[in-house]
Amino acid sequence: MTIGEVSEKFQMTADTLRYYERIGLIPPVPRKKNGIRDFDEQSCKWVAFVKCMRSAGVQIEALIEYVSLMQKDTGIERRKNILIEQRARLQQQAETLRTTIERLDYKIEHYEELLLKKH
Amino acid sequence: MTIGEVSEKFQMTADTLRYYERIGLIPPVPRKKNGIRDFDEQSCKWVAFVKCMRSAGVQIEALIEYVSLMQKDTGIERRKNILIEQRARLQQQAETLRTTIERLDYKIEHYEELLLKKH
DNA sequence: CTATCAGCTGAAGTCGGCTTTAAGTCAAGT
DNA sequence: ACTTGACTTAAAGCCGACTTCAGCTGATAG
Repeated sequence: MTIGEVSEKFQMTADTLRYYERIGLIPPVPRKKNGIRDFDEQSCKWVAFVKCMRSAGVQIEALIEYVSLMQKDTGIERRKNILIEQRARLQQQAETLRTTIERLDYKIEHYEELLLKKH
Repeated sequence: MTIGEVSEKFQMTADTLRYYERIGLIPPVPRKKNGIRDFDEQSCKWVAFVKCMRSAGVQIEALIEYVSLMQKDTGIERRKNILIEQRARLQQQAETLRTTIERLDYKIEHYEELLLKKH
């Protein structure tokens, strides 16, 4: 797949994909002889993974470390720990969201009553 | 309460509190004769509210608008809509978090198996 | 009396995460 | 031949949300 197709598929610009590869957020993408990126299954999976993680707010730094360990095919323990660490962060964030949404619910309800009475 | 006490209480710097007031993220804080901020119940509630919203990622812009409507004691309908809008954004984010955490769970499990076999 | 905390404005600095620009080259498809 | 879309690096630009600084004054506590 060309970078254009991948960018279409995942709804992100080609620039972003190149940027991700450049900073090591995804491993180097295989190329055709002419140097043009030829995303295979593997690369697409990485893109999907990174997109998912980033959308949830996982830090780029952590992902870069993870990806680099994957390439060196080393640090399984460390890799697992990175994932656990990030999961904990996301769980914390989910909890924060939960309480905030509750708070909003409460306030919205209040406005609903207010608007009913007004009439 | 002085700004120092409030900053202590909510674990945010005095600078940030002043910044919040300056940009209208919290309504003007009452002052003593000498001009020193004297946070009352009301002001503290605002701080708590904004802190909560911000920690969940509600945009400053939306909060500023909300706060300004509160002060003018107007736009109840609009106020409610702001809250509903932001709630929807947070719910979307919560959903994103949920799927990402699931994905991490899956990967972590995989590492666990791997580490077991290794031994 | 001095240290500490408070106040002010306004601007500059920082950081993360892109996004764009410059200034090209290269190759496949019509 | 021409268009399209790919490629390169390095640097600059942008945005949001703080954070800090500069350069003061003024009040309170020990």
